[in-house]
Amino acid sequence: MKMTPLITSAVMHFGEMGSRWGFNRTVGQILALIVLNDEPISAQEIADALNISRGNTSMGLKELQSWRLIKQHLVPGERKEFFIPAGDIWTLANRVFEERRKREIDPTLSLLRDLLLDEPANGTEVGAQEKLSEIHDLLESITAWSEELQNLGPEKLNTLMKLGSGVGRMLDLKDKILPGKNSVN
Amino acid sequence: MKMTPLITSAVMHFGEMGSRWGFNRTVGQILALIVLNDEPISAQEIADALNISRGNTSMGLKELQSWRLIKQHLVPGERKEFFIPAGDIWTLANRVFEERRKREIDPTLSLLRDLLLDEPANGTEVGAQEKLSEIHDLLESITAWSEELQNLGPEKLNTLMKLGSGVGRMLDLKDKILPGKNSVN
DNA sequence: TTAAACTTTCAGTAACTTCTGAAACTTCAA
DNA sequence: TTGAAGTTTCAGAAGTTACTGAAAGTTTAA
Repeated sequence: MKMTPLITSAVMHFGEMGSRWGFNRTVGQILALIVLNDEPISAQEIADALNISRGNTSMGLKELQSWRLIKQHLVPGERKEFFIPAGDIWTLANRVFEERRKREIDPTLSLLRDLLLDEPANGTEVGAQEKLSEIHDLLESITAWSEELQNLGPEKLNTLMKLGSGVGRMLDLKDKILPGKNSVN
Repeated sequence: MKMTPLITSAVMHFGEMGSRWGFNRTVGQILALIVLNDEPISAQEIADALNISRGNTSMGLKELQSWRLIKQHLVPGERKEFFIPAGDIWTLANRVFEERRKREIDPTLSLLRDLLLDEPANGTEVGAQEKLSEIHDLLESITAWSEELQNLGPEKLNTLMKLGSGVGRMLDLKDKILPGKNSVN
């Protein structure tokens, strides 16, 4: 395993950012290493390249598999396991979004649903429930929307993103182009 | 300060989720309390309601102000400061997104730009740079896109979100409805 | 100009998270 | 069936982050 200066910088940076992205330092480093390597790479090579313990490496690989960001790659005739990214960059980014949605939004949505079922006990609670209901609706929209975007697939998503301010104009025209039965309200 | 069971549940939950949303437990609790209270609330009331030290409360309030999620509300004739949310739920959600983008995406974008300026030293680096460039483009799209969405404003954003799978159909038609000079490619 | 009412800062401690390395486990070839 | 080559688990050490409470700072009214 090489680790040229360029790759080292990138790997170290992904380590630092790891915790902000939802995993820890070594998990971030391992992911960067696997993504940037054209070759499949073994757990031992990862541990050596990053100078981390074999145990920590194993935990990290398990974590990345649970996020579905990497997958095993069995080399015929080799006993040990090699690892490669679970897809292209778009796929990986999608998986990160999805996983974070599960951790950051879903639990709150489910609590809010429960809280909104209770009858408000007094005036204070009426006001609070209104706020909670707004938050609930917002989170539901975000969830529905992010599922929608995933279904679009990379190419259309790219078209949409590049559309930029055109989106606003398109929305103004939507009722003209989408027949009534498809309109939302 | 009351803290009915409903409000207590919500506040505690926002505390638990706080760390996943980019701030810590008490900061999450303080935010929930301020948002759910119809009345402006003072630092001392917050400390009492949440059973946390006055010092911690002060830190938390400062943090929330740096995120632009709450603002001070001066009551005439009262010496102490009261706090209220910095806007409606949509505004608050936007601020959280924006702040997180700054922390989670911008630093990586700037590193990637630097790394892509270097000439690749060998074959390994050529491959790695291609990957880094893909990541760079993706992050730029996300950034541009999220700025775009903020400019749309809440109502249009809502229309767009509710449009659901209609988005795909609209994209198919976009060249017909947006004149050539506006098309992206 | 003083002192009362409040806010902020910060050193030290408590709580939590990550990492190591040794032991336990698994798989396979001989 | 043994043991060599590998993987996983986990208790405790190291590192990190959050919290308290006391001291310092600020503002205002008298």
